[in-house]
Amino acid sequence: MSDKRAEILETAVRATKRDGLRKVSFRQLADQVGVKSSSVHYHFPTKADLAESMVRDYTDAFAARLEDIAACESTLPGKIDALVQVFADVLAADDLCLCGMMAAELSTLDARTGHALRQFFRVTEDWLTEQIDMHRQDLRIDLSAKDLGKVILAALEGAILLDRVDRDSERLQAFSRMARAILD
Amino acid sequence: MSDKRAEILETAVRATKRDGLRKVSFRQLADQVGVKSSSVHYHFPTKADLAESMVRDYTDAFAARLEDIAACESTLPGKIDALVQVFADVLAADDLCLCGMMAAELSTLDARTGHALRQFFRVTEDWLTEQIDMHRQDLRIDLSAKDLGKVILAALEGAILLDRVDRDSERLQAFSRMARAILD
DNA sequence: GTCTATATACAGATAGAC
DNA sequence: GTCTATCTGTATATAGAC
Repeated sequence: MSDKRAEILETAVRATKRDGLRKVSFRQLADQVGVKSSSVHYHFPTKADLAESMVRDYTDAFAARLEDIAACESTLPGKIDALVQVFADVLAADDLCLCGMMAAELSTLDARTGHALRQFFRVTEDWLTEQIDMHRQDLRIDLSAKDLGKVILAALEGAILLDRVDRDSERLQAFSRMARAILD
Repeated sequence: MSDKRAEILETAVRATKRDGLRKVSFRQLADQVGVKSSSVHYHFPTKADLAESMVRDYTDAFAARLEDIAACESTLPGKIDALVQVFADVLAADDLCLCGMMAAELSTLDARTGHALRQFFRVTEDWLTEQIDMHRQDLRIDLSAKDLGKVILAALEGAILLDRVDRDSERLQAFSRMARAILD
């Protein structure tokens, strides 16, 4: 992968996390990386190509971060706290999770990007389910690891979405306290 | 308020719940209600005017529905279930909550619409806090009513966002089971 | 790989007739 | 209140030179 291609991809992800894919244009990307829009089309023929590459790239990077967390943190509350911190960092930059943002834009996405999006959520939920199952005995609530994993990701995506409107992190913090009340 | 104005508003809300405000155009709205785009501009001079009216209208209707639920359901699990059903109905139509959708589009909203958006979330969270406080003794978890209200709304907004991508309601259902496990 | 130039479509918004 | 007509800006995408 050429340097320019990677630079365009990185720029597109950053812009989409803040403004959404619909507001990101080939012209704007071209200006930001210092080329013409036709050169962006050389690397990503259509916007659908760009969108799919963004989601796949983001998913790989996110999965790597999840593995880091699993390796560094030994307790379930520690792992959840670390995940909350990932979302808190995105929120502090006034951004959303790329895939949460694109989920809102679902009706304008092509089938391949939609599939890549589903994969992101599946991978993240599978990681959560695995971590929860590993610490089953610590749960203070009668709920399957799968259900709990789904609710945790939904709550985090919703919390960052709503918190950004308030330019605060009250909901992420409330989630953090709830997690501590349930897990430990 | 004239009939046409109300019809435009209703049409705009329906389209925005599915596609987002950015994809909704004055031309498209005009076609759908059978007038020309300049006539839509007569009722809503700018897109910001339209957006703010949509959020206020939606908030009023939603608040009325919350009051209905409070009046009809006597138990906290019953109230939460009824709220989940509201979101499930929106999801079944392949839509999102209007304000969840517009929260994703925050960076393209004017200040007044942003304020109206904050009001929607505040009103809904306040209702939840009130209902939870009313049934404090039923809680199986050590968490403030305010925190729990915030997490519940975040989880519902996130669940509908992610579930729509999968054309399923797995996360809303998982939330429902979690609520039952916590609330009794 | 990047450029100039362009085709085509659609966006928000407004002037002025009726 | 609604219309016709139009201004201005921007979008995705492509052809063909270098």
